[in-house]
Amino acid sequence: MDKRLIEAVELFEDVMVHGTERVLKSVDSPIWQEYSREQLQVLKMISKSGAMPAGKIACLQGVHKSAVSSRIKKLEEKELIQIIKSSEDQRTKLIKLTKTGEEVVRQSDQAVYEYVEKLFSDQMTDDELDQFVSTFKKIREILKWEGV
Amino acid sequence: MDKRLIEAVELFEDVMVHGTERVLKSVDSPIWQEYSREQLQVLKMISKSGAMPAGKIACLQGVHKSAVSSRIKKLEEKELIQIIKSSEDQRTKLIKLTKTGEEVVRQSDQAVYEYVEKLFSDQMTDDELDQFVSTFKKIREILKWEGV
DNA sequence: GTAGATTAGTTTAGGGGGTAAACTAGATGG
DNA sequence: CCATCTAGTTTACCCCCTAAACTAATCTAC
Repeated sequence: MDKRLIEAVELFEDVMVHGTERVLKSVDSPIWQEYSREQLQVLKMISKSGAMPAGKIACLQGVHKSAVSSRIKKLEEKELIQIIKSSEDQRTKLIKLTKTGEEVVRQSDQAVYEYVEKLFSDQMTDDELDQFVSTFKKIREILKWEGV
Repeated sequence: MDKRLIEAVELFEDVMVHGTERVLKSVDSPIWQEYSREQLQVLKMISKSGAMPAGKIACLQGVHKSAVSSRIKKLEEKELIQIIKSSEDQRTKLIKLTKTGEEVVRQSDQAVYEYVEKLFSDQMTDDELDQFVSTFKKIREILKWEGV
């Protein structure tokens, strides 16, 4: 049992499992108060990859289709998305961002950027930032889930 | 606007915000099916720091006291914790692990260890592991919440 | 000492997240 | 044409969370 590995596991657990929750609570943009993380994630995915059916969202978020069903209903009520019946297959519903939805994504990105920038730029040296980038790239690769 | 910083923010968001969820779903120990993350976190905290009052748990978890109130009720029903009235202050309830609770913590730790080990040891070189440890130490320090 | 304020924890209402299973309605294919 | 498959919805039930109202114990200050 590698001693460094034990340390790594503990760090992983601390930072990833427990730390992330605290971070998310600290991002205090009005956007993050108003919409849930999962809702913003849906918007972000669509913004990145374009309109997609509900089933694909469920798959990407890794949750049951019924969870997505209620989620998109809420997002539609908030007028952040628009549901379009596919012309090929009448069963599938293509989820598209509205103008408002696009704006929300922009604001959310902005909030995250400002938060992390504040966190990092004061407290990280140039070298540490380089190391951060290469380590996190590696982790993303290891976890290899397709880009949200 | 530092280009590397933008990359760092994106990585941070991908890995921390969205990646953690996926990781947690992949840890498929029966323990993680049976008890929620928050419940296990309570057990872990007590196991690390010893018996503590409900209020302190709420504070450490960063949630409302009412959330903890219902949580410890569930944990008591499952016989993982034991609630002891403090002798000094009749209002406070000291939360202590039972033998079963200790065992659950042990098993949860084991599950996480095995999962992360499997993830890392195959896919990380020695140098990368070193870099991981130093980067994550830095992040933990920056986020500086006291050790769960 | 006793009244008022504070503190620890509970309860309830309401809203987020999730699943599984039953269901509707289109698509497909023997 | 009818059985089967598939996309999405609904329902019942679980966990998470908060805010606000509540109980009960402890302080504090007159």
